[in-house]
Amino acid sequence: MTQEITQAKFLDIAEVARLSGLPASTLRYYEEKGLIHSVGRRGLRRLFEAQVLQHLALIDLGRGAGFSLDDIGAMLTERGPAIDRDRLRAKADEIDKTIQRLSIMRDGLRHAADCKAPSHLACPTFQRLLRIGASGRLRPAKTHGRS
Amino acid sequence: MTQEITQAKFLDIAEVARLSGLPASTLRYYEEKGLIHSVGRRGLRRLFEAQVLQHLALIDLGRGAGFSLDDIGAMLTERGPAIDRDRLRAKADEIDKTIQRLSIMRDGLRHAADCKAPSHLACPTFQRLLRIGASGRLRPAKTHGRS
DNA sequence: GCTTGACCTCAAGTGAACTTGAATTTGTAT
DNA sequence: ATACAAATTCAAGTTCACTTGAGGTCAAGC
Repeated sequence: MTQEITQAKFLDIAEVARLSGLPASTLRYYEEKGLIHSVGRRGLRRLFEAQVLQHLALIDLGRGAGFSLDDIGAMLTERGPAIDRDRLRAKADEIDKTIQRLSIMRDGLRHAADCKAPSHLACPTFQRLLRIGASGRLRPAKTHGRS
Repeated sequence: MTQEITQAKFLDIAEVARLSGLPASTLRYYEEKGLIHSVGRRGLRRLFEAQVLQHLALIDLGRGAGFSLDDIGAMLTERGPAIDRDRLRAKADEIDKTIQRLSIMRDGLRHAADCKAPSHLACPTFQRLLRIGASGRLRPAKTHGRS
């Protein structure tokens, strides 16, 4: 009763795929990019620590927030000289701006859904929202969407 | 004093580019995709109504909110049987969810910037944020990022 | 009337983030 | 021992949102 479960505490790629909802190809891709790490193999199959699921949750969160995989990689690296705390704070500030833009967008859409004006663009309320949202600079800094 | 300014109220592509900060190539691309419309030509040059600037501001807002150009096109189309108000409301709800995710991300980053734990993943506060953010479904519906 | 510069079209290229396919390897079940 | 399902690698393909380049055209200035 000692050796049949030699590495039972590790998850193989299929389990990680099932638990995370991500296709195995994506997991391999993430590993190749250095975003996650496998701890060994059983035959050909990669084995992961259970921790990888939290790692993936974090990646997913970051993606949902509009970060590139490279950005995310930079943020969750636990090695390197030191985690760049200023960078993290700057990212947080960026997200704050995005949230404000999103709020405007959401309000604009909700208004548009009820507005009687023939075209959204013709609606003064919508235009006001627009003006607030994009006041001045249309392309100030490349938000955080793309590199 | 009547004909020298025949179409003076229209903007040519260079002016739109200058005023919006977008390269002309992008404006042509947007027109090709049906997101904006030119109203004619002066020689080869496209002419736009001044309104196009608000249109572009709206597109920029939508892009910043993570919508695809196709999504945006669907939202700001003023033609078709009728504007799909339910679709707009659904989009607004989606944005609300995204805002919540972003807020978690932002808080997580701010925390990480100050946290003393050796690895962010080892930090219990961060893990709790993670759990809230990705509770259950990692890839429930494909947020609004891609089609 | 001829040059020039900014715009035109159309095709192809780019980078990010994956996905797909072919050929191969391997643990498990029979 | 053999078959089988599932994972592996590696290269190439896909989508999105543009950009770049080649070759052509036109309004305006000299």
